[in-house]
Amino acid sequence: MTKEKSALMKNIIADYAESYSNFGLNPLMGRIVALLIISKEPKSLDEISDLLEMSKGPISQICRRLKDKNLIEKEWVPGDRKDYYKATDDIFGQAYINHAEKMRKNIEIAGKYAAEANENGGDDADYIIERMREMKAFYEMMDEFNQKFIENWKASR
Amino acid sequence: MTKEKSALMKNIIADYAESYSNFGLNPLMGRIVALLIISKEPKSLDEISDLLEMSKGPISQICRRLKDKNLIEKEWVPGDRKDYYKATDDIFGQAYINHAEKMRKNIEIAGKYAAEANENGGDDADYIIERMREMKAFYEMMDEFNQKFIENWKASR
DNA sequence: TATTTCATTTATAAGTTTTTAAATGTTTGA
DNA sequence: TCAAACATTTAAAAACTTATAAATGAAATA
Repeated sequence: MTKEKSALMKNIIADYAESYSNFGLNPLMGRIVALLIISKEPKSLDEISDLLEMSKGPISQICRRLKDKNLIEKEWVPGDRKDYYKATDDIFGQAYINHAEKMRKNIEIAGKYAAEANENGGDDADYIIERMREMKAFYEMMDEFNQKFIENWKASR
Repeated sequence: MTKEKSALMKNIIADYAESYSNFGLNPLMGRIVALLIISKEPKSLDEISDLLEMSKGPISQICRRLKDKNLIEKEWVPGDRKDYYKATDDIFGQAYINHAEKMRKNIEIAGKYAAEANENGGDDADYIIERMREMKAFYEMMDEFNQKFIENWKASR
């Protein structure tokens, strides 16, 4: 019983899949997120499976991961045992919070290697220290901006 | 004639590979970028191939792509026919410029579908229009911040 | 022009990720 | 407790990405 998707929906879903893939995420994540963003009513795994025309296994897994990332959430429907999913209220902001977290890792990485190169003191240690400090400064400034942006976005809604 | 890499170099290279992969880029890009960031002197394809212990084919291809993205550049060495590559001066800033460009695409996507849903006018068109406008607003604000950040970073160097 | 020294392309192989389909768990209600 | 209605896991297949090694192409020099 395959439900129809409009050409519009199909295209949005395809573009999200590509975009998610471009940012290093599973394209199925993008498809599910797109479907739920443009759906007024929450959708069950079976409905998602039906609309995306693929088996339920990976949809179940990816939905759990999306829930862990706070991009989607379950909605309880009284008298129904199925799980119904919908996009979280500020899904765009949340997606960026997750992304900012990934970027923040670079601060740690740079700091770690600046320190290691400092202790180690090999041939080119001085140059490596300098570059790692530059990297650290960059991502620290980046992180400040990210926090500011997230704050502003939340305020603007 | 395999050249030695210090444990420090190895670890930096491995972390960059992982980080690039996490952001949806080829991990070899990360390895080459890391190597050139921490190298004072420009490196030929043969040297990169030697240091990364892999064949030259993909290194040639990825170096071209990195050059197209303005992350690395060729340096001419008089009396030598080889291509020597080094990281561009503001490689971190440039990497972010590229990244911001990827994000900017989402403005177009959202705008396109908001318009399409508007013309189309299917059942759930109103809801889709609303969500696409929200998406557009988000990425427009994002882009403003990105531009401001890039400006600030350049000014701070 | 022929040879050498490079970079680049290509066919193939290896590795990784994603998907399917089927089996297994788990919860609810009769 | 049993059956029904779900979600989840798993093994195998398919699709995709990355790497190798060899061939090709291009440019410089003798």
